Amino acid sequence: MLSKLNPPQREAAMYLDGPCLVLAGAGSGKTRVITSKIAYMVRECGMEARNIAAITFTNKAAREMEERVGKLLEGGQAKGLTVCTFHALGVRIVRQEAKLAGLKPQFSILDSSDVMQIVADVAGNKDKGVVKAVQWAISSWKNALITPDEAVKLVTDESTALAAKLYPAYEKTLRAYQAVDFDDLIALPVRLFDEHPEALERWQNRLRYLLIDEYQDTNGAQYKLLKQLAGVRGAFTAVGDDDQAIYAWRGADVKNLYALQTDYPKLKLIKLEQNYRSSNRILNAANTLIANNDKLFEKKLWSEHGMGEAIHIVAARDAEQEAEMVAMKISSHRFEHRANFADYAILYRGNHQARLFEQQLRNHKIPYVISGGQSFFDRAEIKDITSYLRLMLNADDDLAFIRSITTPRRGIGAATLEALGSYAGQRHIGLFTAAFEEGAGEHVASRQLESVREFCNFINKLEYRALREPAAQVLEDLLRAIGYEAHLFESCELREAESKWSNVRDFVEWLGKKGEADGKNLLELAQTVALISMLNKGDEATDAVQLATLHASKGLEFPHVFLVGVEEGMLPHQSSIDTDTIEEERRLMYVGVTRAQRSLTISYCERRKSGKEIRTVEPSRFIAELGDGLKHSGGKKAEPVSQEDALAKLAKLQAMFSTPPKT
DNA sequence: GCGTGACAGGATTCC
DNA sequence: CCTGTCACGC
Repeated sequence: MLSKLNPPQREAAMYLDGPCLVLAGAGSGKTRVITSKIAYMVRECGMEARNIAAITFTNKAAREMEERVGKLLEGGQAKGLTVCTFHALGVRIVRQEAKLAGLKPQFSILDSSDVMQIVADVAGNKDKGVVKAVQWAISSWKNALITPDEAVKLVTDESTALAAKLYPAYEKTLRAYQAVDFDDLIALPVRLFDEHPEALERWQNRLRYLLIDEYQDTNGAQYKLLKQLAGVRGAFTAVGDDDQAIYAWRGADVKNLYALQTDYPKLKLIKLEQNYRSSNRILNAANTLIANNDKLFEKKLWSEHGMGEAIHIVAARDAEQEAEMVAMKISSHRFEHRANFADYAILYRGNHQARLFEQQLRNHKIPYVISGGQSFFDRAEIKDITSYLRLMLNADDDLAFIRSITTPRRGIGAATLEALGSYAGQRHIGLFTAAFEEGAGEHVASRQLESVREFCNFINKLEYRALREPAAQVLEDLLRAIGYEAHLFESCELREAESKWSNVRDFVEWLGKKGEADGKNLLELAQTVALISMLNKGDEATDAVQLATLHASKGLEFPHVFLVGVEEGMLPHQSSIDTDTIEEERRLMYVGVTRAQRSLTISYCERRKSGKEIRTVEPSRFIAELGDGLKHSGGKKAEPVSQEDALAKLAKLQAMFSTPPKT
């Protein structure tokens, strides 16, 4: 179990005498260390799996880790092991301790669009810029565990002043809805543990050893939660890489990495610098690039692999040509090297960049999948369905009420809801409750009120059945009753509707199976749905080029990587240039570069559309920072990349390989 | 007055 | 892809 580890990895896996920080460079086998350590604790040290928790930042990472631990442990050994995201752990704590947190156990979890809506409501202002600024300020305060009272003292400018003024009203609204936002999932447990030591003790007893992945991405609240749970013994291992800290914008603070040393003077520091992923050419470029950042921990990646291929830098005329070129390069490279489509990844800064590449890949008949991006549960069609579940579970959830009563349309619109809302507001009750009160008739026209009540009765009946009948059956009936399939096909293009409907089918099937497996009814399932991942039914089974944002690519690796749109203004992003946060952008570039195993192609456009005008853009400063060992091509002078030439070359190659490449 | 669908234009990054 | 605006029908 430990024999496959190198000396520092083994040391990290076996060290249990106190708090431990593993500085794990990209591709240095950190997941292997965490999973081996869990196996070591269970198999060699007699610890019970149920007393160990491994915390990750993404569901994907949690799933992967669970899978890999499963392989190292036998039969029932892994039973009760906690492998989840910080937020999922938070949900568990708040749900179990709901009473202490002043919530009912069926509280709703709001996503960012719900939150924006509430902020807009309490602000009485729909201006997106204002709403975003307020939401951001409140979120940062929550991430730093700052209460509304304290926030007032921290006002720095107009926008934070407004945020501080609205913060109490925002919190009040959440409580009225019996709802929490994402930040609450961390902040509430922390406050709860502060105020109720006996609850903290319960959880310390349950989770006696913690392993934290991607520690550089923790925010203040998460770090505090870790400190609380780990207690004075400091029973934890944190694994992280300060060079891959790319989430400062959502409250993460690399300083938490350094703070460990002062907060735990006995902290054991272990560095993993041997890379098992990339060629030395790629590692050298990555090292050279990241040396431009100020750092506290020095780290230099090396590997036993050879130098490998040169890194290609390619200039494209514009974004269309860039996408076309990448598609062609993948096509021909795949023939030449008899590789799989899945060996290629296209990485970019922003989601919207994917579109052109999708188009071109389709043109070239290259299969692709977009990983990351929106989570399954953020998709409109899934949110439509879950809003019904949320409402059944929690009649105070006005946002779920509004979404479900208006999707599909049933003749109730903004005006009716506003009228009902103003009455509910006066009475300090939820919309659902308000609809059944006599007084509502004074605000809402009787015809509209009738349809609102009809809707509420429908929900009540459904809830009654949801408690008694199998989940899948109730869901099927719900979909039929609201005519959701027809709604999709009426409101979307055929292809889009088909894909959405198939997502809904997947969702129903998954929930039904889960209900049977866990013996839970629909409402019990709905409670956990918001944070569970059901992705990856078979994405590894299909051979397809991977498209991902740089953020979503963290933790992944690919034989051949195309890093696209590497221009000033894109990477580094313009807003980061404006706010002087270039270092994080450089780390983003670093993450991209270190995803590559064998070949790396970096491309940029010479011109890019922005609005109506076409502007000339500069290649990113980061390209120059990669050092030498780069091979420039493309552009006007070097190597013509006309479509005809490339297609001719491709045709020739295809003729040479009369047999299709192995898959 | 209210509810709905069509269309264009602008887009950081995500639990 | 999501939002804001506009025109249309009840």
